[in-house]
Amino acid sequence: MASVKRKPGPAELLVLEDFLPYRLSVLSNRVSGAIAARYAKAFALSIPEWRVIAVLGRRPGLTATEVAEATEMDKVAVSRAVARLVAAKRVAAQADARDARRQRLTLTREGESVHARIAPMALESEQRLLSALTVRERADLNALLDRLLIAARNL
Amino acid sequence: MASVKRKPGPAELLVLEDFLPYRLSVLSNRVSGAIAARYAKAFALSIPEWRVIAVLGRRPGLTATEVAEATEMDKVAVSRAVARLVAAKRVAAQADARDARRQRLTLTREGESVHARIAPMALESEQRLLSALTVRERADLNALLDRLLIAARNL
DNA sequence: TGGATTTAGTTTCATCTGCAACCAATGGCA
DNA sequence: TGCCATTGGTTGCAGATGAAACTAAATCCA
Repeated sequence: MASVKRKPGPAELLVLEDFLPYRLSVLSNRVSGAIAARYAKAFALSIPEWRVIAVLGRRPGLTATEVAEATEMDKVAVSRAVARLVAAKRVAAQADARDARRQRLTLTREGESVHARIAPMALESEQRLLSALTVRERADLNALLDRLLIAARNL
Repeated sequence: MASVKRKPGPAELLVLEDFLPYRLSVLSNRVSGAIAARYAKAFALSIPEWRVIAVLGRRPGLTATEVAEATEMDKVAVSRAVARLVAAKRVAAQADARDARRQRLTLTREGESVHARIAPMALESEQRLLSALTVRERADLNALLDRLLIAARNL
């Protein structure tokens, strides 16, 4: 009530550089950008395509819808990524016997090869980033991210 | 050497859901998406526009290039966001007296008003997200993000 | 059965994005 | 001074993106 300081107002409180959503966006862009640049050049692969390959590498036979769920991409993005990968003979699609609408997706031999070569690159980049943290801090980070991911889902 | 288990191979090691760049991307998208949805509806404002307003609110008189540095957006994005904001009479641009190429950017009264109304909304969303964490954890998170942001810059 | 509803996936369209080319003003320097 | 390189900012174009409409197949249920 007796405060003589100039009124704070909302502007004072919101500092973009300290704003968590902004910081997350910058970090994510830097990381994804750096990694994507590496394999975009080496393999002519976009981020959506790379995600599809990553998930099919571990879980062959998923349908496009399942891939969309697993990667949190929307189905249009998956549809297009799959179309490009099929055109490039990196992914094979065969209709499900029971449901002709579904396409069972698998990596071709070529797709497997891409996967086998990119995965180590990606993991190496991740390690490079994580090398800024101690083992303990990495565990803390993962725990925090788990909780933030859940909280963010309910925003 | 005597291992009988099937060979691990790179595929086994890369689990998309545990891959830090992927997790950051999902988290950032969820958070930004949720917040952007709120003010996009309320104020017809895109994320780039909102960032420009946020930074000009605290630091009036920046040039477009300076805004680009402050927001980590590229100059094309800033140029277009500023053009829209000027058209909407939310930002005023006046040529720098010393250098006719530069535009000194400031919020108009209308722009200030938008800023004053959005900032609390944004901060409230941030708080909602952070309410999943203890005060101590928030500090840890920020420290970790600081270091990751630096590490990511040198990727 | 046979329509009405739901689901899988694609296409369309309108918008967004970013690189590269560009224009204009400035600064460097011979 | 006058030319060249640099910088601030915009524009053109080509590819990416997402919502909504659409096609086709499967399921529901009277």
